[in-house]
Amino acid sequence: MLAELPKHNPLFSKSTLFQESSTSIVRNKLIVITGPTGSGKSDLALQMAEEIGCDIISADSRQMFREIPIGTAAPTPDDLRRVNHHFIANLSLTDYYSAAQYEEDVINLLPSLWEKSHTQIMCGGSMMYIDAVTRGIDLLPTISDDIRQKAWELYEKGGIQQLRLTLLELDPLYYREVDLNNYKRLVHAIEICWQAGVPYSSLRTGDIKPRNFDIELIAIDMPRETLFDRINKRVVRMIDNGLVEEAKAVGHLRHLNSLNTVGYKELWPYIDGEISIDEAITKIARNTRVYAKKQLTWLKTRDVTFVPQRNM
RNA sequence: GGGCGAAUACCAGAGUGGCCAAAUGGGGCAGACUGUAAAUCUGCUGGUUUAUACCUUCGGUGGUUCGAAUCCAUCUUCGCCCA
Repeated sequence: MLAELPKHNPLFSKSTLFQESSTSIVRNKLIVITGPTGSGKSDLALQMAEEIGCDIISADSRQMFREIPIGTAAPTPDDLRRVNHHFIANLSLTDYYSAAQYEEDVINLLPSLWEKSHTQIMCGGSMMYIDAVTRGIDLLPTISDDIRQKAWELYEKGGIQQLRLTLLELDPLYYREVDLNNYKRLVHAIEICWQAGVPYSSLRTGDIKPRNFDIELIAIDMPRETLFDRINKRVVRMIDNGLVEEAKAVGHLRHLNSLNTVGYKELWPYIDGEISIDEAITKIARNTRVYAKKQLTWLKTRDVTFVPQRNM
């Protein structure tokens, strides 16, 4: 279903796809533009969205936070004027959000977008968010604040060993599968067991949810060398654009997970006078490259079509 | 010219006779991933397609020793100190 890209994809021509598909019973389609950070997803999405006449559904877990547009390379006000975006600057750093919430929000949003165009574009590099929409996430209970806190305290007081013991008791099945060194997974599993009153493993299906629309994943093909070069340059540009000031403005929230983000976490030591700006820049660039690599790894097991980079 | 100190794998840096292919950290590479995911976690990182195995490594050379990254001599380079 991904093979015949060249002819009908607006990526390659101002095609007639839109007219064709709006005539009658054609299925709706979600084109997901993904790939590593810095590969030019956003530009491609803007062009395609303008050609198609659709919105852009952002799938970026950090561009959602309105306080940090520079470091997350969020769409500019100009971009936002060109095409209507969703899930950009819609949250505050202090808000709670999740991939499951994203799944729900997107699925609820889509019907109104289909009315405007039978092809919609999703664009972003948060792979888990993309999976949430394209494959679905198991229905799990929402964790209450006090259970969340209780689980966290379990870890803080008893360490990972305590988490292991607790999980072994609550869900021996999942205990055998999880990465016992990954405290986040352990905490989460325990939370769910407590909240649901049943073992987490009994709720895990791993099923891929059927969607009533077609999905096509595309990513921009780019030699890693080129990608890394773009990333390195982008970091410098971000600094020039005021990333340090942006970070300083939210520095008091640095303990939040939303700020456990490449581009900010490396800046705290600089802001605190512990390292030079050059060191910070080097680290940001490096961690961005590592992030890009992780995205590429994730994509290896997904059905993605790599398309050549478009000339801008 | 004289005195002292240092030279270890991609980098930094432990190791001062056998348990050393050599700690640890960084970097690099690879991977996992279903509710904060730009998060969190894992493996590999001298060579031999596998290895509880073999080979080649700890500035160079030559020694001592059953055995040396570790001891001795000497050379080279770097650093500091006295001239």
